[in-house]
Amino acid sequence: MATIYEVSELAKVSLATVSRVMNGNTRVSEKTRDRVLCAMKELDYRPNSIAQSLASNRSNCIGLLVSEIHGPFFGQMMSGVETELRAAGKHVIITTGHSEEDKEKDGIEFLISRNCDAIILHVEAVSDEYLVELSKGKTPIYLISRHVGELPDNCISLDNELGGFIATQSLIEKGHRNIAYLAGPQYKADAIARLQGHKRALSENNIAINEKLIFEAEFKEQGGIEGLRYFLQGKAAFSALVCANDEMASGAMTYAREHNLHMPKDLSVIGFDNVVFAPHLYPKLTTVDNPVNKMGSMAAKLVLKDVYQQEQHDIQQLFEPSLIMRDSVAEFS
Amino acid sequence: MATIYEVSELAKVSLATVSRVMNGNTRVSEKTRDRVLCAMKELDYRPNSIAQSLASNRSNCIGLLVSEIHGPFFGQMMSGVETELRAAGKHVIITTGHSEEDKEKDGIEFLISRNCDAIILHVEAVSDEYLVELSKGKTPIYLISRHVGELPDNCISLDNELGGFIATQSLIEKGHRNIAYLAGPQYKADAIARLQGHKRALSENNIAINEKLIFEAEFKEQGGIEGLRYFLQGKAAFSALVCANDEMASGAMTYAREHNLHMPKDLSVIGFDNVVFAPHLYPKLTTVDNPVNKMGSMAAKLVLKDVYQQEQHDIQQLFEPSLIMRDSVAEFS
DNA sequence: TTGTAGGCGTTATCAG
DNA sequence: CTGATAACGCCTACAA
Repeated sequence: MATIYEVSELAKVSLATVSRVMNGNTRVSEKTRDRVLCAMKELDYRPNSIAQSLASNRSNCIGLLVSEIHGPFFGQMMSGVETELRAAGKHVIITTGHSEEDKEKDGIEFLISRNCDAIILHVEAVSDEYLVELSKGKTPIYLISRHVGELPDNCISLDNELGGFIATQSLIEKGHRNIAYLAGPQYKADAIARLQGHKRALSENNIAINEKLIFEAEFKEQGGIEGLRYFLQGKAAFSALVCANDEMASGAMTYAREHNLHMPKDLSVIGFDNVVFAPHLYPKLTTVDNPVNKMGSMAAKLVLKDVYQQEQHDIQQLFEPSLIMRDSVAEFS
Repeated sequence: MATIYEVSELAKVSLATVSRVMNGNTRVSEKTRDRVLCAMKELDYRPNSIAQSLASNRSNCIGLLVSEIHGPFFGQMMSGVETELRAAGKHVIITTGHSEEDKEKDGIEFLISRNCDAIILHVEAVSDEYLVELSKGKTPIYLISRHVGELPDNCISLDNELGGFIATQSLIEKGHRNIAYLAGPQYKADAIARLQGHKRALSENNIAINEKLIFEAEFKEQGGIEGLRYFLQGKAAFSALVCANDEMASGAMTYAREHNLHMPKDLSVIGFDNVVFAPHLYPKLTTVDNPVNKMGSMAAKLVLKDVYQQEQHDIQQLFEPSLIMRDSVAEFS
C-alpha cells in the first residue's frame, strides 16, 4: 500500500504538499495539485485513516448505543444514523445497553475507550445526572428519544404527549367515549408523557377520566395481555383500547381474539411506534408513527455540525408523531 | 488523558515495560508489573487505541456488511456478531449493501478503506468470482449465509435444502399431499436449495411433482400475494402452502383472508426464517427457524480465531434449520 | 527481565 | 505557495 511519502516522491513535492491537496483546506497551485493527483492515481494511493486519526486527534468514528441491535425500533434508528454518517465518510460503531444501568454504562465506556469523536445514545436506565456528568467529559454525547433539561442542545426527542393525544383524539373523533388506556412503565419519561396526552384528549372533549380504564404494564406483549385481561375483568365498559406501544397492542390483540372479541367491531385498538410488524398484525394495526429513522439521521446531522463543523440546515430537535390509519379502529356504533 | 509515557515515569520504568504489561505477551517481573499497574490506576490511564493500531498495524475493528440495518433478519445477525466481538474488545463497523451490486461493492470498499482487520459479509448481488478476487486482497473476508466453493474456510452457511425438506415433510406428516410451493427468486442460491428440499420431500414420499403447484416470486409480501393468487386461479387443488420465506407467507396470509380462506382449516401455511414478526401473524406462523444469530456469532468466532489467533473450539460452518410449530398448520382432513 | 531507539503514516507549525 | 520537521501514542526488534 502506497504511502503519502511515495506519492510525494513521484510528484516531486514534499509530504506536506500532498497532505494539503488531500485535505484541500490550504491553497495549492493548480499545477502541483495536478501532479500530486496524478501520482496518487498512479500509485492507487489510499490514505491510512488510522494514521490520519492519530495525527489529527480525530477517529472519524461515532459511537452508537442502543438497547438492542435486533428489534424493529432500533433498526430504524441505527439505519438513520448510519446512512447519514456514512455519506459523510464517518463510520459508526454500534453497541448495546439492554436497558440495564450497568450495561449501558459499560457500553458507553467501551465507546469512549474506542476514541469515538462523539457518541449517540438511546439510554433508558441511566440517570439524568449521570448523563450531565458524562457530557462534561471530552467526548460529546447526543441523546435520541430522550430529553434532559440541562442538555437542551444535545437531545433529539419526540413529542410523546402529542402522540398520546393524537391516538385518543382519533378514537374520540370516531365516536368512542369509553376508552381504555394501557400505559407503559411510569418511571419512563415517554410512557408518562403519552399518558398525559391521553388525559388531555379526554379533558378537551369533556370526557371524565376513569381510573379503572387506565392500567400500567411493561412495554411488551405480555403487558398487553395482562392489561386487556384486567380491563375485561373490571366492570367499566369500553369500546376502544389505546396501547402505549405496538408490542402491547399485539399482545392485547392476541388476548382479545382468544376471548372472541372481534376487532375492530367489538373493540378498536390503537398502538404507538409503528414498528415493522404493525402492518402484519391482524387486523392491520392503526398506530401513531414514531419517526425514529428521521430522529436517528437528525442526531447524525447534529454530530456533523457540532463536531465536524459541517454546515447543516434544517436542524430539528423535537419531532412530531403522526397517525397511521389502518384497520384496527372502527367507527363507534 | 494520560499517556504511556507518564505511566512509565510514575512507575519509574521504561515505556517498553509499560507496553509489555499491557499486552501481557512478554514476561515482566511481579514487582515491576505491580508498580506499573498501580501507576496506571493512579493516572486513570486508558491506552489510545488509535496509536496502538498504527503501531501494531491492527485496527481491532471488524467490518460488517448487511443488506439492510433495519429488517428483522439482519438484526439477529448483527446482534450475534456484535455480542461476540465486543466481548473480545473488538469493535464492529456496520454498513449496508441494499442487495445491489454497486452498493455492495461500495460498502466493501468503505470497510476496507477504514482499515478493518477483517470483514464479514452478507452479500447477495455480488458474484462468486468477485468474492474470490476480493479474498486475495489484504483484508480477510468471511461470508454469512452464502457458500462459495473456492472459499470453503470463509463461509458460514445454512443447509437450505434441508430446511426446504423439513417444511414440506412436516406438512406431509400432517396428511397433506397437495402442497403448493411458493419459491424465491431462482437466481439466489438459498431459494434454489429450498425448492430442491421441497422436491426431495415429495419424492421421498412418492408424491409426484406438479409444476402447476410451484410459483416463483420475490422474497416479499407482494410475492406472497401474487403467488397465492396464481395458485387459486389455477385448477390444481391444494391444502397447504409452503413459502420460501416469512414475508411471502405474510403476504399470502393476507390474501387468503381477503378471499375468505380460513387458516389453518382451509389452508395450512408454513414459512421460512422465523423472523420476529412470525409469532405476531394471525394465525401465528409455523415456520423453519434460520439460526442467523448463531451464524453471526460463529462468523465472529472465525475471525477471532483466524485473524487474532484466539483459541476457539466448536467452530461450525454449516448450520441446520429446525421446525418451529405454531398455529398456521393443521392436520389434513 | 528491562531499556533504547526507530518507526507506523499523517497532520500541523514554522520558516522561507 | 511550498518545504522541513516535530509531534501523535504506542509497538517491537535489538541491546544490555
